[in-house]
Amino acid sequence: MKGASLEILKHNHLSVTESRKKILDLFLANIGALAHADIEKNTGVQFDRVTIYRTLQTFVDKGIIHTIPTADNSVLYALCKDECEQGHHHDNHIHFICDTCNITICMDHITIPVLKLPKGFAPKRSDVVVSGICNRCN
Amino acid sequence: MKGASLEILKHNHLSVTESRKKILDLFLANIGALAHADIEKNTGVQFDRVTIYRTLQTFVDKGIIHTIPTADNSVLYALCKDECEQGHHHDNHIHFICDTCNITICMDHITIPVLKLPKGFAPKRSDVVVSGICNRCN
DNA sequence: TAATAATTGCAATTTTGTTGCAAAAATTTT
DNA sequence: AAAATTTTTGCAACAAAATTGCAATTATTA
Repeated sequence: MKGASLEILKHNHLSVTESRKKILDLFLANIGALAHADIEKNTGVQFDRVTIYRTLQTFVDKGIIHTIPTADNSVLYALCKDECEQGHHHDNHIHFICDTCNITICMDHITIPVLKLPKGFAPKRSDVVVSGICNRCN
Repeated sequence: MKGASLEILKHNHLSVTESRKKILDLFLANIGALAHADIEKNTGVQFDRVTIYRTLQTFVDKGIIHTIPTADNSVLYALCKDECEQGHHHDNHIHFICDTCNITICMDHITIPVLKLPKGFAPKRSDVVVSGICNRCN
C-alpha cells in the first residue's frame, strides 16, 4: 500500500507533490470522511490552508474524492470508489454519521431503494445521510 | 392563517417578538426551504443578521424548523411538520432540490424505505436529498 | 403599571473561504 | 542531466459567514 497515492495521482494526470501525496495518504489511511480541519492537523507537515483548499478542489474535480452533505452543514470529503471518474460521479451515496464518535462513513456498496416521488418530479441523484450509532460504538 | 405564527410561538413557549413572527411567517408562506440570505432580504423589516441567526437557532432547538443537508453545503432551513417536537424530531426526511430553479422542498409525507445497513450499525435518523427537476420546471 | 426576564442590535472578533502574484517545485524538452 | 517550461505552493490581502459580550430595548409576569 506504499505507492497507492502515487498511483492515483499519476492515473489522474496530476503532478506529484508532497501536499497531494500526504493528503491523499490521509484519506487512504482513514475509514471515515475528513474535514478541512482534520487534514490541516494530521498531515504531519504543515501545509498552507489555501493549498489544502485547492488540493481538495482538485481531487473533487478529478473524481478522487467527493463532498458529503451533512445536517450541520460542515464540509466533509471522502474517497470515491472506482466507479467515480472525472465529471461523472457515482450518483448514489449512503453516508453514515455516528452520533457518538462522529465518524462519517461512505457506504458505497449499499444501494439506495427507489423512491416514489409525486407526479412531475424527475430525480437525478440521491444522497442519503443516515445518523445513529456505528458498529464500533455499538 | 393570520395568527398561525403566533400560535406556533405560544405553543412553544417563546416570547412573541416581531422578528420571530415575521421570520416564521416567511416559512409559512413558502413552499421551499429558506437560506439565511432569503430571510434577511424578505422579511420586509430589516433585522440584524445576528437576530436572524439566533432566531433560526431557537426555532431549530424547539423543533419548529430543521436544517437540510445540501450537496453544496449551503445552510437551508425548512418548517418541521407536526410530528416534530422539541428534542424529538420526526426522524426521516426527504428533500428535493431542483437543479433548474433551485427550490428545495421538504417532502414529509413520503416514507423512506428501510435501509439494510451492515451489522452493528444502528440508524436513528435518515435524511434523503434527491436532486433533479421539480414538478414546476418539468 | 411596576418589576422582572428575555430579546435585540451594535461592535468586536473569529472562522471560513477566495484571489492575485512571486517564489519554489515538478515536469518536459533538448 | 541541465535548461526551459509549466504547474503548484505559500504569502498577503481580502471577503464572507458566523459567534460573543454587553447595553438598550422590548416582552412577560406579578
